[in-house]
Amino acid sequence: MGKTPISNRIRVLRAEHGDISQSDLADRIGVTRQTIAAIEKGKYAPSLEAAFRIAAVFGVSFDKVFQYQREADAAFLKRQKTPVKKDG
Amino acid sequence: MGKTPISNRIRVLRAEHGDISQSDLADRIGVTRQTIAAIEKGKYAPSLEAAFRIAAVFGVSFDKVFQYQREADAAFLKRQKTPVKKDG
DNA sequence: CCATAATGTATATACTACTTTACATTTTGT
DNA sequence: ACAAAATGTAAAGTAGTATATACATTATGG
Repeated sequence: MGKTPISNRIRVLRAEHGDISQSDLADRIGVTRQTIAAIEKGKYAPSLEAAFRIAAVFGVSFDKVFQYQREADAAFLKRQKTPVKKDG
Repeated sequence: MGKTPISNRIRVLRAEHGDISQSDLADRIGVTRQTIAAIEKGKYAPSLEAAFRIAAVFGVSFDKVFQYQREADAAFLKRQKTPVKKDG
């Protein structure tokens, strides 16, 4: 899909949780160090699975790690102005 | 990564929100009908971006749509028993 | 009943996440 | 200052997510 409108707080979470290194985090979630580096730098967004694993490692909810920038998602806003109402 | 330990409630959300079709949902989030079908059937997990867009279409929080089955993620559990403590 | 919409599924193709290897630069501790 | 750890980054290849086209089966409504 398009350029990612998703931000993350991985770097600060690493700092808060005993200064765990990119390498350590990578090992814990089962990816390489380069993958963590790329995600942190916003080169690309992680897979859903990797994303959930990261949140699990820190023991925090998903949204404490990843934030969807709806306003930054121009391609989406063009199609979708308001949510679909429950039974609307 | 491995076989997806992620479940979703897309089908029920489509039903609850005015019986929106796979096709409609696909158009709204900017993917094809086949992609929605594949995700619903668990053939593969969506990208983070597609996942966030789906939640946005229904106007619900992320976790109302996608659930991470930690216990079903054997490859992860093998590495990671407990979360990293905040400053531990 | 019949037409149309909705869904299931498959193949080939494209794009994106991730790996491996490798090396350079920066940070940290002593 | 120096060594070791941590981080940046790049190129080439693998794997997983999404597309386009196509056709079959299952609802749904008139």
